[in-house]
Amino acid sequence: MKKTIFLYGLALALLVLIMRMIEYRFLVRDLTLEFYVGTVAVFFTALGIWVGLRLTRKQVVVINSEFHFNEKEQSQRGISKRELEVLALMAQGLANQEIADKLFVSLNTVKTHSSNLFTKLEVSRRTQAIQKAKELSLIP
Amino acid sequence: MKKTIFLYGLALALLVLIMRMIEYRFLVRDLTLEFYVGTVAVFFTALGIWVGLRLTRKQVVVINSEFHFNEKEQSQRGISKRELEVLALMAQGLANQEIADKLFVSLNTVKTHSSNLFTKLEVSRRTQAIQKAKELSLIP
DNA sequence: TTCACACTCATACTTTCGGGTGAATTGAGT
DNA sequence: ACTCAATTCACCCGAAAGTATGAGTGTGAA
Repeated sequence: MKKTIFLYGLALALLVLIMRMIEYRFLVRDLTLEFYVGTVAVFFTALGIWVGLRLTRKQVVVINSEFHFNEKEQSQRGISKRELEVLALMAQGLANQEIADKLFVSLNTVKTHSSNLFTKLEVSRRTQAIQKAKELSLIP
Repeated sequence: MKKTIFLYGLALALLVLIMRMIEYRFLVRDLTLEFYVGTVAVFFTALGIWVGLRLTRKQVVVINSEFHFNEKEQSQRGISKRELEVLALMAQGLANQEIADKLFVSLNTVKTHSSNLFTKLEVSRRTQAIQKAKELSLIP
């Protein structure tokens, strides 16, 4: 946002310069007032559109891809960090053994985590866990 | 989009009117050229921002809510309707037995469908199938 | 220090999944 | 009538997933 304001100010400064140049030509070459104003109008319309896009781009990003982790659900259900890691990998379609390899723990450990996770999420299968976790914003 | 163009044209017409009025005042009350140009600049900046917002708003809506079923993928991979039904229920976190009950078929049938589905989706686990199906827009 | 808790792992057992094979039925198109 | 794809179901087997229980370790708080 600060960048936007800065760039906007810069554009304004630039405009003053251009204005002076046009004004000079206006006096010398006798261009019409309409042409002068038209140029300014086009320039500022473009500038405005650019600013408008800048302003909304962030919103677009926010709505589409940004993920807000739901800490309340995590603490209320007493879900630990390790369990969340298992959950995330689970959501990527990995098998328990693959998760175990990625986390450098044994298969049994992953089973324990996932089992506790299911209890805390009140589900009984990994597919349901993934669904519920998404609903609760525990994973993107 | 047509509306936007129309409104833009209307705004331009309005601008011409305003320009004439300002020009009149300019001649009569002896306003400076800078003030004149500044007004036009502000006006068009606002207009540009407005247009910019208009242009992006639609994108946001489209990206967020609409789901377009991908018929090409379905036919190219030779996925049948029944298999899609199984897939949909699978994505809801249901077990094979539960899917069998919902579709009034035997567990073995569901197994056959899901097995064929995995082959067609080039995956080996149901969690991966759900993921891939979403990527391919076969399910929302 | 003691206590709680997260993390780790193991063993044993049950259930669910997934692969492979084969087969009967049906409906649509040739 | 014949073919072909879709759908249905069965049986077997091994792998993966999930449940239950117990237990060792480390960390941070009381």
